[in-house]
Amino acid sequence: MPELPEVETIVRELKPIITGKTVQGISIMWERTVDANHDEFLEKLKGHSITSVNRRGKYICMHLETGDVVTIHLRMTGKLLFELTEKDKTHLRVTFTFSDQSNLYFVDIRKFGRIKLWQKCKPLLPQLGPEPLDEKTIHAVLTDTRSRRAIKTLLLDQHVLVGIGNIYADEALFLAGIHPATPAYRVHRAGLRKLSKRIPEILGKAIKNKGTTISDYRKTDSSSGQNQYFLNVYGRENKKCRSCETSIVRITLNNRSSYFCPDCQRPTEPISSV
DNA sequence: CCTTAGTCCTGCATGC
DNA sequence: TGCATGCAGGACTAAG
Repeated sequence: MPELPEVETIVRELKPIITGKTVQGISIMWERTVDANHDEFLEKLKGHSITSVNRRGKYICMHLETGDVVTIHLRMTGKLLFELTEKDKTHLRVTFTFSDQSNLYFVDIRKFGRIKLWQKCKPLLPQLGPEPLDEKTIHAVLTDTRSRRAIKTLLLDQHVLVGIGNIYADEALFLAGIHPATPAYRVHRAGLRKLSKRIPEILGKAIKNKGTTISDYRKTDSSSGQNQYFLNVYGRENKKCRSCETSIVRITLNNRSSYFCPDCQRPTEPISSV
């Protein structure tokens, strides 16, 4: 599933190719993918050029010359491709055609991905928390949020911090030595510091590796990322911890899998009453 | 404030 | 082999 590093990789590839292009037409094969009135969507895009492309959390943002913005969220299986294979054609949901006759394809097996239009005057993605790219920001957010919620739940909450999903949350907690179910307010100061430091490191490394391909994530040329070879815990149930050789365990937290090393990530001991 | 369950979907793994 | 079942999950919503 595309998280911040995967989306960032895609945006970096899109940027030099589609910036400056003019949208000539849009073909919608699966209606619900475009979360907007279709006529209005078409009208607001057609004939207008893309002035810039950037990322906000897990969203790809295409800015139009009009000031309107198109956001694309890939959810689990969404892909943006410049070329289609035969198999991709089955899952083609939306095609953007530019005035130079080039195409950008939105392919999405599970149909969870969404494309949305944000009018110039309205705030863009107002519900999102800050980007998790510097230690200070993360530390401030996590120390402010003296929550009893599990620390992993907080990391996944896009109102708290954006861009972190199941893979990088588990990886960050492993490197910080924190059990994923630890109530946030009980994570020790040293643990919070470590976590705040590790998150940008992990995300930066994953961007360098062009993202983690486990099943569906692909770059715009259909090739895979390389970060999956460097994961410590995610998807490694019953395999040996790379640090201590204990078997990695999978638990369910908030209805989703969490992988961790029971030896490197011990639960915080309850505050012993005197 | 918080958690849980349901929704959207398809491909793949599992079981008989 | 074939068919049924169930599971995975990001963001959102409703209910408790």
